[in-house]
Amino acid sequence: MKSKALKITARCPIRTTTDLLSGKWKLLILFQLAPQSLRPSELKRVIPDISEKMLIQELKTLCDSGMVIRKNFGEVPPRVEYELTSIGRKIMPLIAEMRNFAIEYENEIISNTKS
Amino acid sequence: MKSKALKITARCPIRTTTDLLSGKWKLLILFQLAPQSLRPSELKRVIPDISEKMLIQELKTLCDSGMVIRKNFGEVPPRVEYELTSIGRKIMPLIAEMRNFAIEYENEIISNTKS
DNA sequence: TTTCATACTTACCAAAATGTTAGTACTATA
DNA sequence: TATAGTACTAACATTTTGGTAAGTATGAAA
Repeated sequence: MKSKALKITARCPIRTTTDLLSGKWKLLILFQLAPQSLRPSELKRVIPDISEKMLIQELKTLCDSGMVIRKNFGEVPPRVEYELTSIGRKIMPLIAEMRNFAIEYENEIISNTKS
Repeated sequence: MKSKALKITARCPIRTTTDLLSGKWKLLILFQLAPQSLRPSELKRVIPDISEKMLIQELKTLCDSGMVIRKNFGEVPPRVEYELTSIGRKIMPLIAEMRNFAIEYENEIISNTKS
């Protein structure tokens, strides 16, 4: 039991990814942006329980980490759109796995409840 | 833009999974338990920066959610072991995806830094 | 007999995450 | 002229999370 190589200390991929996606909202936002770019007001509509502050705050950190781009149309009243970048699009397999796991988990729970 | 079916409100797979795995430590613990069952003291050794309280607390919630089993050997001084359940083992593809994403993300960052 | 190790529990505290409310500037619409 | 919509920002409050430090019971080793 001296698995030195497996020791988790500083930079490990699990932490890199959780740092990028942590919090209540980032994955939901990314998921909504996958099929098409959306304006903040449209995102608010499809994620009704997010507060405006959190929406904009999380969009900003997603921009900062390179997952999303903000497109400003320079119009008035203001019009902007948020769009996934190429790396942003690369969390989709991860989301697919999360969905997959959720389904397996719920099946397991149901079959345990029955017995 | 009336994607009613995609609206995220109550129970959605992304939330199911993040709820189960949320927090700083759960994924790291599950990852360490994948190759073999471990005693708390061994887990502490491979995840040095976790506090004892968090380790035990998270092990308990992982047990409660059915991801992990606690085996008590009934010895004194106390000896217990934590082991993944069958659903617990099913987060491994998810962790693999996280690792995969982390690598792609870091590559992207490097290539953007160079240009 | 003091110390160590085990697997915990408890009380308390600090920091981080999230939420609430109000306000900005501008225009279009009622 | 009042109201609503847009994309924000800022101040503040609350909730959640994580960390520290101490204590418990037991027996074995020094």
